[in-house]
Amino acid sequence: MRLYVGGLPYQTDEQELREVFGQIGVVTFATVITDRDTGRSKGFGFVEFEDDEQARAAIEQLNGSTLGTRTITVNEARERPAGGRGGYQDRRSQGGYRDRRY
DNA sequence: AATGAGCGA
Repeated sequence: MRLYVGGLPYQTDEQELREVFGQIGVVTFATVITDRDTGRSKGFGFVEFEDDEQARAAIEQLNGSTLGTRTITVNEARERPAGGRGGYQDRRSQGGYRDRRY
């Protein structure tokens, strides 16, 4: 289950995400979104847990917590829209996203 | 160098 992690300090990197979320469960994937041109962090990222309940536990425990100076936001990541230039991770059935629109 | 809600090259 992927988690959206927002409100990160601009200095935070995926390594730190792994540390923090790794305290809750097994992190199978973590990334901090950086601006492709400037390389600066956009202040948010994604984390995936090997187990859904760990992810939920992470949401409860880490959402609203503070990382450094900022208060971070943690909740279930949205599904990336299919189609488009391809090159995305496989969108597996995560149930409940069928008609999500935004 | 700086920015501050956001859902990703």
